[in-house]
Amino acid sequence: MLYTVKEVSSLSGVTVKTLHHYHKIGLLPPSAVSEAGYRLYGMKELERLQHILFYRELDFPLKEIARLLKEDPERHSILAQQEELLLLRKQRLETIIQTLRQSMASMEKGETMNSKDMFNGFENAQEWEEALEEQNRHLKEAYGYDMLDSAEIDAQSMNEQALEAAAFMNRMAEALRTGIKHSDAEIQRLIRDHLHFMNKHGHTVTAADFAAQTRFFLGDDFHLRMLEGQQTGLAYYLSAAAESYAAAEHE
Amino acid sequence: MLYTVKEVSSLSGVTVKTLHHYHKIGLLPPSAVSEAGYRLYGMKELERLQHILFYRELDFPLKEIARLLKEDPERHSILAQQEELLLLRKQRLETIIQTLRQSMASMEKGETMNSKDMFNGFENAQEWEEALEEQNRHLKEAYGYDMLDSAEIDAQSMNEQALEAAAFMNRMAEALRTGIKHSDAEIQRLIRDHLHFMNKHGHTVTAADFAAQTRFFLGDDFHLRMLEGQQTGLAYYLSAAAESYAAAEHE
DNA sequence: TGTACATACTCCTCCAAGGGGAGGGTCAAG
DNA sequence: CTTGACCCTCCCCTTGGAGGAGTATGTACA
Repeated sequence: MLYTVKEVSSLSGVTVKTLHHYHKIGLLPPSAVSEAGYRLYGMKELERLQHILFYRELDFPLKEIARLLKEDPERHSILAQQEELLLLRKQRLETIIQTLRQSMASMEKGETMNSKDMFNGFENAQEWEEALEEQNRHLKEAYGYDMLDSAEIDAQSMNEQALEAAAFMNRMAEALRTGIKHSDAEIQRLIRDHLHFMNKHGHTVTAADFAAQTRFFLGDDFHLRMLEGQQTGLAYYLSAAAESYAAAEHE
Repeated sequence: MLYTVKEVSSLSGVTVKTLHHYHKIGLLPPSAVSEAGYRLYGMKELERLQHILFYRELDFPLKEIARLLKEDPERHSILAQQEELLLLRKQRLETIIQTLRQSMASMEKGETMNSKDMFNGFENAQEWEEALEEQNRHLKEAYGYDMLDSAEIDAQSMNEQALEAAAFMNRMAEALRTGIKHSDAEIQRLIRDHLHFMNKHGHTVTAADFAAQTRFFLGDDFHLRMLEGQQTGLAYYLSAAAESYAAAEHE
């Protein structure tokens, strides 16, 4: 069974242009070329493509990938090395997000993002990063919690209800990440307590209401982005859990 | 006090080439140009450069930076937008790191990082039978029925099916990560094609069947772990999407 | 004033990883 | 036999500069 570029493209998700490119640079030559010059790919090529895509996800340059696919050994050390790089990048990203949040917060308070404070004449990116890291450390000490972990939470501006909601969401997100089923007793208990809290604070919310609400989130840009921003899949997990809770209550 | 390119370069850490570039694209024109064509920068330009470097650290494209520096207002919304992008990137990075760890772990156990683990692409009937046997054992234990009896194994077509399934799952996972709604037309089309493919390969699967199947996954350890292992939240997203598809078809 | 040497300029090409489109050939169905 | 979907090659464009060729200018020292 041989596949044309279009077929490979829709099987793998890469564009036809990319296949052309990979052929041109010799990274993925087709197994055959027809009379008319059509590229034809077999199973082996599809598999190779999967490997290529894997490494590409890890941000290896294509040349590196070609090398990796040639010499199998010592792959482990390269991967380990790559992990370090990725961790570094993640850290840097977190710092940057932090700074961004800071400047947004100060803008909200009407302060101009004043260059005197923020741009104290740093010479290069290196110093920049160090400075930002310092700022982050300061926040941690000053407020006693790690902003990176409780990313969405600005404790000061938050009233009790928001805090409860945030805590609830955090636990739901954690449950999702750790593979706890949406129908698990713990989750059901979590929802029950959450609804209980809501009802004690002037919101009349039945289990069915809650299920409907969470289902509504799935179609609403604002809420969907908010939830998914906290944890990929959270909106869907939440909805499934709420529905399960409502169904159980109905019995 | 006016500075030449070299001086600005060593003050700020950017290269002379970069200053040329920023001049050419109009991002940072010098305050004056000498008789001989030398670029001369004043304090204002140095400050502007600091701002540029700040945004560059946040990975804004230069065009965006130019826009930001022109119109100060609405800066907040742009920053907020940027925050979302960064969060997305962070999440993606986390997924990647996890994948990396997994494959490193499996390599340590002496397994080759084979396509079986990563891409569900099996090479031959042998491997297929092994894999199916494993799954079959699970099904038999858990639900008390046998599956190998009923299905003839044809490696060729199974490979195709596995490939299609993997491609489908990949795209679903990607859609989840990038925030595409479960009810989005693209997702619905994806499911339609997937079911179409299944039906062409001897599996009679209606939309309702598929929805039921994916809902079943949520309660089944084996499938849940498999899906969530690929992408956190995928099982729930898949179920929501399948249900939405079945509902739409019903109209 | 001559001579080094550093620094400046413009213009050109190149990098990764493809994207976009022109212009033209091929394939299968109706 | 035509239509529409698909395929090909060829060439230019993108980002954010890096590198170099060839040439002009600024400055320091003898």
